Amino acid sequence: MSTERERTPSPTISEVAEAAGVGRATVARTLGGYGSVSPKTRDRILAAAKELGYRPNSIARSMTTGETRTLGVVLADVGNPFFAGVLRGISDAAREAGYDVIVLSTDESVEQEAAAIEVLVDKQVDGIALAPAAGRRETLPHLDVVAKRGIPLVLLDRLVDTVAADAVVINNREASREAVEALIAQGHRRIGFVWGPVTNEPAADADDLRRILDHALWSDGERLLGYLDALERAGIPFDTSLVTHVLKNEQQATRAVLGMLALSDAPTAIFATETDALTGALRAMRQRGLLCPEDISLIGFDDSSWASVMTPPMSVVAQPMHRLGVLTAECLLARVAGSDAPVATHVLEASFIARDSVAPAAR
Amino acid sequence: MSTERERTPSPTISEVAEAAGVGRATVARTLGGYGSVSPKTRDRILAAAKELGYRPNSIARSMTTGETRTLGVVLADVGNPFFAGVLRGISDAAREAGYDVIVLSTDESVEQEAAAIEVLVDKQVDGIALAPAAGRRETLPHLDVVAKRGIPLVLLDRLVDTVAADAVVINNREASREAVEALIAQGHRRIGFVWGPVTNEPAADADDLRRILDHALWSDGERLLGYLDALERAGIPFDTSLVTHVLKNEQQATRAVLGMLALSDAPTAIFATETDALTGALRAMRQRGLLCPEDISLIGFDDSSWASVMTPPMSVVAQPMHRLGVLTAECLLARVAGSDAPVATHVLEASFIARDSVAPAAR
DNA sequence: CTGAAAGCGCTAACAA
DNA sequence: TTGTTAGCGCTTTCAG
Repeated sequence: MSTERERTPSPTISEVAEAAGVGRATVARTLGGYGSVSPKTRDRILAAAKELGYRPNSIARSMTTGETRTLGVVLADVGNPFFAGVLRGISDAAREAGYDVIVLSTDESVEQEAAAIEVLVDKQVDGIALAPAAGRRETLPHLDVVAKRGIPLVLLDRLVDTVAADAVVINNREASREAVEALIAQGHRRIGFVWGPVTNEPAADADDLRRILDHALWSDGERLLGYLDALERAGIPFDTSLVTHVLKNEQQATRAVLGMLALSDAPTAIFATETDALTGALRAMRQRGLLCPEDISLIGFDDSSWASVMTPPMSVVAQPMHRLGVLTAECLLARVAGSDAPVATHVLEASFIARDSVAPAAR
Repeated sequence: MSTERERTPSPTISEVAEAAGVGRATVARTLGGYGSVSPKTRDRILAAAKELGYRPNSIARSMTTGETRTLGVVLADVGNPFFAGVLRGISDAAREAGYDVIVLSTDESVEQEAAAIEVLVDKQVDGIALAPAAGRRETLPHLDVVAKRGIPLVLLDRLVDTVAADAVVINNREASREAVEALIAQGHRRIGFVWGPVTNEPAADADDLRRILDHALWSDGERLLGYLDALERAGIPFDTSLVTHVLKNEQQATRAVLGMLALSDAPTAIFATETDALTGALRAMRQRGLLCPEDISLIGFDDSSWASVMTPPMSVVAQPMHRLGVLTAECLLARVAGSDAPVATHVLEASFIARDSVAPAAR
């Protein structure tokens, strides 16, 4: 933990200027591609720069220009396939425009989100894409700095209506409704929902649940609303015992589904709104020796190559993850470039992919 | 694309100094936590700083200190679950130490890798973690700059022996050998391998193949070596037609496995060294109406919750992705902190998880 | 078309 | 213990 690494420092603009026998400013103009320089000196400078292996010092540049050509991305978990896919999209679009990306994970914690934002503001990123941590839909005070500093912000995947910023989201509610309707169309009336809001006191009825969801900030909340919509349209009574209320990890999902399965009036179908919820349900069914779709029909969220090679292939609501990322970045970059278009919410469509995990309900 | 955003500029150290009625340096010392300051003025400065909402300008700091507290990570694809998992590990360890992470994907292209490295060097990251693009094991000239500039470098997942840098890898060869031996133990002698090297002229024999692999830089290459080892130990002749030689995407894997299945002496088991290879194999089997493990035994690479809820649950070689990332970051951060320990290669163990996708070979 | 010079906000060496 | 000062490398007026 001690000795110095030898660092051959990168040549500076002054050295290039000296080598080319001109002033610093002329070099800056040439290399920066602005102002005008006579072809002769231009060539001389270019030659000298190449000779010395000159590379502009981006930090010094940022210092004077105030821009870092870096975007910040804050999301729940980079390791999660959904966010990883979105990040890839953001990253691709950013790179295209000559920007790089700093990523921070929050694990759905508001504290970590605040810390992440602070880091990004301090690092002076040119723009921030934020997938807000799940939780209550209250003002996010840590975003005040972002606004005050005039840093462009785009909300990703989750909408916070108290924040006046562009947003890019999925039509979670409608897509979920469609999925549940596909179940209902096959005669299912007892449909389990994984995952509902984490709570000790499950909602008493649909209206109560709607009230809870109204204050939540949360993709699954929208999906639950879609579920409720489908039920309502079909005139199917809402049963609170068919909605999970536990911490969101696969084990809990398994346990919750096991609980539903033990009900005297057990569900004949399950709608799982995340991959973990689906695999948890599958695990529970396996434990009880139940088959899909013979015993229970299943619909999941987020497509993957696994879903389509399962036995049976799983019907899912597929989100355009990459596209979501690309659009987010484009939106953000437009603001960074100075766009003053009115704040807008872009809604991308998730698509229901029907495969073989849904069968008619047994009478 | 025009009007200015109002940016309330962050207060500078001078403003704090003025507000507190002291010199700039005193403020710097107080806020920077070095040198010594009298408790009195210290409090006054802290109060003023808080009052003004002072935040140090990290760019200006980097300008003088030469460090950015940022790490660069270059990998094939952030959207890939394996790399996403590794990135999460790197990110966690980096954050712990007060560092942030810039990620760049290369899609296994050497050109993109070179471009990524250039970007990171220009951005003056304090260290770089690189999962080299698959390809020929030749010197990577774009790494010269990194060495010349004395930027710490850690190789990740793939070993390049021409580069003198720390490395963190998996025991691919041994883990694969074990997996294949598990197949052999069940009486399998015709074992398909997905994925081998992309080539038009498949190797004539095992030695030829070894020679090819010797020049390749590629995790699957090590895995293929492990396969060869297992075959050799068991005295099973190597058959080139059981190794795929196509582009690495799921469709190609499907096609290649379809080809193997059409062989008069078709494989009774398949070892798939990536998730895409496994799902491709499953898809091919499904198309031919073949069942796992009754007709074909299967072993995949990389665990996921999907693998364990499949019918049947898939046996896999599981890599400690998160740990791999953490160790990489720790290793890199130690160098950044100035460690001059001898260059080392850390080998993490992948573990074989036996589930139900392997059955005894039919006689 | 070109050069000189100021200054971005901070750190660090030196004086007081 | 404090303040003064000199840069870090670049961009950007402003003269020439």
